[in-house]
Amino acid sequence: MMEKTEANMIERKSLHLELVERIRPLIIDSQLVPGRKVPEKDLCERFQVSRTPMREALKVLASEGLVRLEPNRGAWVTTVTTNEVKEVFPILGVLEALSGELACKYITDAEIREVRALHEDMLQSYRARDLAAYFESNQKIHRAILLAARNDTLTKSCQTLSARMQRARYIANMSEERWANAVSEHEQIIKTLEARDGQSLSAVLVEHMKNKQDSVLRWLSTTQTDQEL
Amino acid sequence: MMEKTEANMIERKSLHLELVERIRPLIIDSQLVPGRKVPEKDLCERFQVSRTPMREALKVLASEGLVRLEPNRGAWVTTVTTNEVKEVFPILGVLEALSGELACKYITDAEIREVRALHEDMLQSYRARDLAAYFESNQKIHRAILLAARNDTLTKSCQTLSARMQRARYIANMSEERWANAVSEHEQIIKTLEARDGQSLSAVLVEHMKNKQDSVLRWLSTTQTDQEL
DNA sequence: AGATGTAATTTTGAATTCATAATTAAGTCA
DNA sequence: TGACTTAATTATGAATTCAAAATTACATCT
Repeated sequence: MMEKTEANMIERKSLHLELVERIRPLIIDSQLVPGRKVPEKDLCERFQVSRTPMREALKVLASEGLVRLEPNRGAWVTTVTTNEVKEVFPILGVLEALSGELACKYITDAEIREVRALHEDMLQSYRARDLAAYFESNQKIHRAILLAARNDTLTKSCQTLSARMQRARYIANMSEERWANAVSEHEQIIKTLEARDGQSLSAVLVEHMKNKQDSVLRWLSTTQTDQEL
Repeated sequence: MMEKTEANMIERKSLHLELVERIRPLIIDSQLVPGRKVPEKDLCERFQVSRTPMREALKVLASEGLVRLEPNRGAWVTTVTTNEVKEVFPILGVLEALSGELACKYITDAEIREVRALHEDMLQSYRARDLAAYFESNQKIHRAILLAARNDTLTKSCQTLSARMQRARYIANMSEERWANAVSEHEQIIKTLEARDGQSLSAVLVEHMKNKQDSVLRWLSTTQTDQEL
């Protein structure tokens, strides 16, 4: 019997979208180096596609802010600048606040338990000082809350903006103090979520984001002198 | 003497971006009809370009949610569905709230006077029952506040989401009562802005957006039975 | 007529080609 | 040596081409 649910629909992707989804993570974890040229030819060879769909993909990535197109000079991987950080984090703050508010309304008890489990995983990683694992659980928690908000547009907006801030190197530079604080903020997040206290969760998420911004800005100031964009 | 300010920089646009910016308004004011196929060939002839840059442009417009690409079946102008309205307006609410907050911080006295002037224009149009002119002033006010927030990313995010909600027909269907209320909300907006009361402005903008959502939903329910995304 | 199958046509997706712009390399002269 | 030209090379942008898919038109059969 043929069901008509979305889950059963045959999903066919266009080549350019496939490329967008393959190249985006390369940018997010800095395999494509910020500030450097996007090696169009190499990528075409790597993925065995012609330049047409690759260039279409780059145009989409440009509209997401992950690459910058310079007319007649090609595509460049964008860098994270202090200015951009100051612009994007406050936006992410209010968007996550909204997601928290909505999540408290719509999240199921089962989902809350899942988030709690992710939280415990995260604590585990924190105690083991396993930054990569910590970061992954962290991401999953934020994503779970976002999904619980039942708003695909919100999910997409957050993820697009997050991607720009999420160049991998950052996490490797979180101070021990900031890390401890982040964990305690997450305690608040899980508590207010379990209490379904949307107001408080919003407030915690905004504060959490503000601290994250400061942490990133601190790191940026110690490493590089903004080069471009 | 050659200055290096951004204002003086020669702006060269790629063809696909030019097309994005030309086609976007066609979608926003429904010259390209929601739910119908994007006439790729016609548009190519109209703008005298080949299919390559046109198709690049459509990919970008798809990532903005203005068209939907169906593999092997081409591009379709998206329709505004109740589900989408319920998703997007709350996001716009918090984003505009943020813009109000920031605007109160950064707006200059001269800019406030400009917004006041736009507000007076808008009242003028309201009294004359000139919906088109009213709508234009209205847009300009929201845009002025957004610009005063000094956050390009925020501006872009708002405009992208607004575009999806702004199919022209809507405005033609605002009730007299809703219109009156919208005007009085705008009185509050200009007052709180002049007082630089970020908190209050935020609140008013959220409320304003909520009412706008209801108005659009009411209109949607009277006209069409949702066909498709 | 209505359903089903097949051929012709059109549209789409993506590779290829080609003109132009940018970059690099080589040459010239102070 | 180093600044400035000019030529060769490469990369980019966009038109064109071509294969595959979808749509339409037509024919056949019940």
